[in-house]
Parts: sequence; C-alpha cells; structure tokens
Amino acid sequence: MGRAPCCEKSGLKKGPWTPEEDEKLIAYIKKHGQGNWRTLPKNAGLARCGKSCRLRWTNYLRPDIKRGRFSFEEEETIIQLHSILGNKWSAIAARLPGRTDNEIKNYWNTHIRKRLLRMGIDPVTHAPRLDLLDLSALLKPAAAAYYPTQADLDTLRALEPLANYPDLLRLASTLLSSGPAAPAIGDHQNQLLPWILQAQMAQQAAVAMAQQVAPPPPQAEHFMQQQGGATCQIMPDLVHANSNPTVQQQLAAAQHQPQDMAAAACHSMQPPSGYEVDSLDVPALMQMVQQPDASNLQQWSSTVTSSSNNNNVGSGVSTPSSSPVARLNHSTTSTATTYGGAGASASTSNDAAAAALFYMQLSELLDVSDYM
DNA sequence: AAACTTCTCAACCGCTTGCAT
DNA sequence: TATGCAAGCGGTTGAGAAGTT
Repeated sequence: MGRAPCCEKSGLKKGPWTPEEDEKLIAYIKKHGQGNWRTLPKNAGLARCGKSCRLRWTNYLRPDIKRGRFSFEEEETIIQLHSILGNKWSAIAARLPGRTDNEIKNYWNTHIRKRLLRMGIDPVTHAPRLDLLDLSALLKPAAAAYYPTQADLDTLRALEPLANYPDLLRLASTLLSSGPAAPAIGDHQNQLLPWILQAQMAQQAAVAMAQQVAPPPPQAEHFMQQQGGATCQIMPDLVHANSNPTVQQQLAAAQHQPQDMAAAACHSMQPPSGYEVDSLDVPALMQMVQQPDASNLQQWSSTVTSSSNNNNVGSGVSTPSSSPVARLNHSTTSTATTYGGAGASASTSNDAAAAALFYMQLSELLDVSDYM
C-alpha cells in the first residue's frame, strides 16, 4: 500500500493545536458527532487533515479522558496487561477507562519500562534478565526435571510452593544472589536456604488454609500452560503448588488449629546441621538483606544463628525476634506481590525473580479468557 | 544566571486492517 | 479477486519543561 499521507495536501496546518482550533473541533463534534474524519475538518472550518483531528480528539479533547498521574492500580493493570498483550496499546487502553493508547504508551516508555529495567526485568518478556541475575541455583533443579535423579526431583518438589509465595522467591533470590550488600548472609545461604524455604512454606501454607485462601481457578492453570512462558516451560510442576504431601499435611492440620499449626510449622522442621533457628520473618529478613547496616546484621544474628561459623553473624545466642502470631499477621500481608510500589519498593535485581511467577499471580487477578 | 542535559508527551508518520465496490 | 479508501495502530520525533552543572 503506502498511500501518501493526507497532511501532504498543501495548506493544511501541522504541529500543536491552538485553543481556537480545539474549540472549533469540540463544538463541531458536540453538534454533529464524529462522523467522517476526512470531511470533518472542512465542515468544522479547520485547516487540518482528518487524521490530525481524530488524533487530537481521541487523545486529548474527548470529554471522558482522565488526566493526571497514573494511579498505582492503573500502573499494575498496565504491567499485567502488557505481559499478556505486549505493545497492543489500544487493547490495553480499552481496559483502562479514561486513558488513551497514546498516554499509556508514553507512560510505559518513560516510567514503567525504565523501572522494570532497573529491577532487572526484561520489559518485553517480563522475565528476569538472565544476564543480570544469577538464577543458576534456581534453574539447576528445574533443568534437572528433564533428566532427573531422585535427588533432583526432591529438590524440585521442594521448590513447588514458591509458586504461591512470591515473597519467598524474592528472599530465595536475594540469598542466592547475595553480593557485597549481604556478605554475612551470603556465608550461610547454601546451608540455610533450603531449610528456610521449606519452613516458611509450611508456615505460609498453614496460614493460607487458616484464612481459607482459595486455590487458583482452573482457567488460570489452563492459561499458564497455554502461555508457554519461561516458568511454565521450565517448571511445569510449579503450577500444582499444593500437591506437595508435606504441604497437604500442614494444610490438613491447620484446619483444626490454624494458628498453632502455623506457629509450629517452622519449628517442626529441622534446620541444617550446625544451625539454630528460632523463627522466620521473611519481610524482616528481606529488609536485612537489602539494608545490611549494623543493627540489621545484629537482628539477623538473633534470627539465624550459626554455631559452626559465627565470624560474621554474631554471638551465637539465639532469641526470638517476634511472636508467632505477630509474624503470621505480617507474613500474610503481601501475598499479592507486584513489581513495585509500596509493597515491593526495593528496586533491586532480586525482585526479578518474582517475575518468574508473574503469570500465576496474574491469572488470579484477571479472567484470562478475555484475552485469548 | 546561563548553558547544557534529560525528561515528558502531544503530534506526526507510515503501515496494517477492514470494508465497499 | 483486485483495488481504493478510511480508520486505526504502534513507533518515532521534537518542542518545551524540568533538572543539573
């Protein structure tokens, strides 16, 4: 095709619109409706091409346009829709009342895209940028799924519940990739991480059951399998998060004594040899990892204590940091993890790991059949 | 205060799609 | 079926604003 642009006609104005032009356009459309854009400018007394008029109207003058900054909820919606629809700005705009495709596109390019990049998330694929994040420790058991040993299967199964608890994955990622920012924790990651994950998983599972949290809807599973995203391809078993017998056992018990069960969950699991752990508080641990000042490290040392290697982590005295009930309340406040905002303000590459679970969170929020 | 850089976003360009003939 | 037209879409541009040196 390649028709000549209509604005090449001589005498047609280009560039910014004046208030007078806006008034003419608004007045005409109010009186006659949009009609034929090609004939509209002539009828409205505008020296513009129809295309320019249409753009001005749809992107700026339309009365139902919402001006001002995007809300946190709008931003979340854009990210979620973009992960499904890609750069289909008009399709995204259709689901954001009052926002235009142009506005959303601009906001994506100037704000969201940059933020995702800072967080180590590829804004195109919404997956962690593997060039920035060392995921080898997480991917190793996943890759082993293709040629698994029994030990590989056990390790992979232990990771299943991460699908429902993005906080845990972030913590895991933080510990696994801990660099200079968290030297003390880095010394213990290999020994403690699997245990932390399992203990916290059991605790979270008990809490989830206590709160009657419903499992993801069937269409979510279908959607995730259809997506072919990295997570679904690499770790298909993650979809069936609650199939872990250990978790099921915890869930069944939690039905009867939810709080006690949750509190006991982390204590019932044996820490690695040489470690004593009183309790786990994922948000607190995250804060320590991300802001490892002296007081935080001291807190870390009272939360996780090594009797075999205490060069970096403190005295070896182990004390609870908070009551089980308090921790339960805290740990259940951020189940709807997102890329950013108040609930996940730490803009580090550690957040990237959370993106691996994106489709799973997303599918719980949206009726994905709308987009298929 | 001036010069320079970076950011924002309205508007444009060129291509695709859908429809009528 | 081929062609032409109108509308819509996504990528890009550039002027002005805001921030920095």
